[in-house]
Amino acid sequence: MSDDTAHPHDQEAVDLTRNQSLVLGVLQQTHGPLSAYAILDELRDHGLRAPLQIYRALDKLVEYGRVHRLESLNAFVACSHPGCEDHGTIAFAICESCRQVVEITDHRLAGQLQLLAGEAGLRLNTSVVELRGRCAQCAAA
Amino acid sequence: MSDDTAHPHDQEAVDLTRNQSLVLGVLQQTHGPLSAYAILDELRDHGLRAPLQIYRALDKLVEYGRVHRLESLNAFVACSHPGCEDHGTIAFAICESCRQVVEITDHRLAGQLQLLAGEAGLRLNTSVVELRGRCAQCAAA
DNA sequence: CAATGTGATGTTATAAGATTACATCCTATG
DNA sequence: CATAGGATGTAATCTTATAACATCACATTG
Ligand SMILES: [Zn+2]
Ligand SMILES: [Zn+2]
Ligand SMILES: [Zn+2]
Ligand SMILES: [Zn+2]
Repeated sequence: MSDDTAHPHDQEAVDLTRNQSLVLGVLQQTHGPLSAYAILDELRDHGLRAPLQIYRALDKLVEYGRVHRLESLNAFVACSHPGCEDHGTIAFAICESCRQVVEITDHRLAGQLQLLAGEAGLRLNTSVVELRGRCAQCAAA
Repeated sequence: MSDDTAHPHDQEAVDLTRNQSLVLGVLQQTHGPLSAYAILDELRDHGLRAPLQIYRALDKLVEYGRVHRLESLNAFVACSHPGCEDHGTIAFAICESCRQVVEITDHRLAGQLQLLAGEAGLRLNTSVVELRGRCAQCAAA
């Protein structure tokens, strides 16, 4: 491969396409979970019109580890520590009142889940851990 | 209340309505997760026609602890240990190949999740733990 | 350059999951 | 009987996600 084509974001893991950048940008600016359709609404000005354009971008972003899907919300959030490869096991703390989301990685939890999966006869692939409750601010109010 | 109307399932915690019994019956016979619409298809012969009839029954069954919702599948399973009140924290082991589901309760996990929630500033309400992978049978095949 | 392959995109339609709104029915209980 | 609450039936609608198909951009190769 010749090196005459510049790669402006080479320090990042993967070059994103235009649509992927737009979708990630919206999620990063929002600081919270958004549904695919909510993302679409934010991007109509930029020419995106169909849900599939959003879902395709989200699929790739999730694959690259830049975005996570929250199963219990049918929504997506930007990863809190981009560039971090250590996404073996992630948990999310979700405030049901203000929708704030905190991303957690914990190696003891990872081990615990591996153990439980093994006891259940499951060869673990991925795990979904979503903690739901009220954040400190909302609990105080 | 007069006792002229027999209640054949009085030993169970809560009397179920007709629709609730039908929905629970389908889930128990299936030995696996079903979507609300799949349940509906099984119950058209019994006169149920609208999704809402299923969702209302499911809401109550989940409230009573007789059924659990699997967030990552948008589906529902009958509880593996009916009558057990100890449903503080449940995890599910889900085979992505054959859709077999194993229900797990583990007090160490419960403590771990409480701890993580606290560290994230979350007053925990409910937790979603769904382990995804391949079961022993599918891994062998 | 032409031919070709691959991945991203655009567009429409449709499937799948869930809820809102409103009318009705049943059954205590006074 | 009157009536209030819970359960039900029905239609319409909303949200979330995917299928199918045509096209475009770009790199490889002959
Ligand atoms: Zn992350
Ligand atoms: Zn909050
Ligand atoms: Zn259970
Ligand atoms: Zn299996």
